[in-house]
Amino acid sequence: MPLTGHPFVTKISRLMDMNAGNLDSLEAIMEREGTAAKRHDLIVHGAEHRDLCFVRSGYAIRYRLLRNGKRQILNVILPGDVIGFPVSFFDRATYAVVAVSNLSYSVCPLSSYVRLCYERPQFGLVLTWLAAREAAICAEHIVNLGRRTPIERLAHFLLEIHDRLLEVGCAEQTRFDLPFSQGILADVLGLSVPHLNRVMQELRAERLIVSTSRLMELPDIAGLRRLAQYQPVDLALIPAGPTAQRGL
Amino acid sequence: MPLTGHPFVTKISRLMDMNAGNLDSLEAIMEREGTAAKRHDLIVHGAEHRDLCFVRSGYAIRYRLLRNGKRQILNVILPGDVIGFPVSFFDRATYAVVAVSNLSYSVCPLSSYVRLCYERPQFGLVLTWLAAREAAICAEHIVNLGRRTPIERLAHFLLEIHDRLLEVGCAEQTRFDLPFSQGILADVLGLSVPHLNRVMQELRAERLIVSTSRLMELPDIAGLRRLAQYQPVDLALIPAGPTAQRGL
DNA sequence: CGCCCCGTTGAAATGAGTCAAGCCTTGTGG
DNA sequence: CCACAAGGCTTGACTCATTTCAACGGGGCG
Repeated sequence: MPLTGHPFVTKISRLMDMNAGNLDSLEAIMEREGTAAKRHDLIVHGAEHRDLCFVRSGYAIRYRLLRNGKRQILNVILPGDVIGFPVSFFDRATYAVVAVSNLSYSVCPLSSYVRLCYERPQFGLVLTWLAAREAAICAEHIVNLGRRTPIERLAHFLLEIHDRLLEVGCAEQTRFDLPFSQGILADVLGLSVPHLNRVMQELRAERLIVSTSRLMELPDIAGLRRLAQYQPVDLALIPAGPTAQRGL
Repeated sequence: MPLTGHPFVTKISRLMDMNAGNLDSLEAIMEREGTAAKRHDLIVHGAEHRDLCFVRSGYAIRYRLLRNGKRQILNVILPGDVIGFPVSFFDRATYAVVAVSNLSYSVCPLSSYVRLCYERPQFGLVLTWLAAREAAICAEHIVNLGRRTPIERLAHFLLEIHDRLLEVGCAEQTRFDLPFSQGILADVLGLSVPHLNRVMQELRAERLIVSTSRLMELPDIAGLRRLAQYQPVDLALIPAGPTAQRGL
């Protein structure tokens, strides 16, 4: 299956020249296409995992379960994200991943990707750049959980998802598909379900969000940003290397 | 100044063969050595930054200030860490970095490192691997802030620092230098200073830590791990590439 | 010598979690 | 096609962990 239009390609096209040669090399290492149904476990905590899964469509969550039964969601996985990062870089998975909607993805073994990096170092750099982006998102979550009030947290999270979906062409200007139950949102934001519910009502009352089952609408993005102290992240470009001159 | 014994080299030696050739190439791109006094700002929020600073010795913190005056510390920077990650990959710094002890480091421009990645792709892969490690640490912080109790948070954080220092040979088996004020610890863990103080007293009362000003001793690491549900992270090795065969 | 930072303690206020119940929707199997 | 089950959403009352505010003491540094 061709990678044209794959959200991962959309994403890295901002960072490197995805010409025919590069696209072909990437396509060549893909081992197979896969799908997973809602609620299907993609990675189980403690298992070995050595594949990179490039999500075509659908949503998933990375999470950790604690002894006392509490769950913390580390990150949500959107189209264009790589499920194996950073799990595949460890001996054993340090957390779990489960699909929250039906999901489709392309798979390649980590070792193949690494081989590709030796041949075309740009792919290694792109991965580093994506990792930097990931780190920035992660940092925002830390600020969220540590020092923002619940209502700011929720606002910030919605803006983040919206921006990430826009980046891969999976959202409209003021609305997007949000198939997360309140249980999931609560576990992302470190809140209890009842409290999250009340906080959502506050946002609705302030006319900052309009939500109907799976559809989330943001009629006042500027207001939300002010509330959440949200600042969009702008990845810098990868400095040009010899590859560019060699025309690879 | 030679890089021999540099904690960053110690760290990446687990991941790649730091033979004379690789060591020399790395040394060649270093632009200068630097030092910073305690309390010196290394990166200011919103400024441009395009350098990688490889910390030789000393401690620093990455943090974010909110409108209401609250501060969240995103991560602490220890010997062997790279100050420019991920800040240098963005147009403008999304957070600030300040030294909390006297600090010494080696500097190279990001563009030089990228050039090195084109010549020797292993350096790019190492950066990706380190980013994966960073992401895992970040994920733990999220679990900490979102779902662990204050005493578990503190225990987890101390174990993390201890392990990270051990990795670069900067800690003893059961003790290490911890030059963080309670104000800093509180802002790492998302707590208020008075509460952090009481939580520390709890840990002391349980005989899980012994601390005198800057020295932190962990007499019962197994107990601490049990309390914090701490699991050490094991980075997998980078799959071998053609470079190995070419003997670079 | 005095100042400032840091650690410590106490008391009061409050935000958020827990528990519990009811309702609505969705999906499923008879 | 209907009935039931299960999951998700919403609400209320209660509890308590944590923050806030305030004050004091010690110690290092200028």
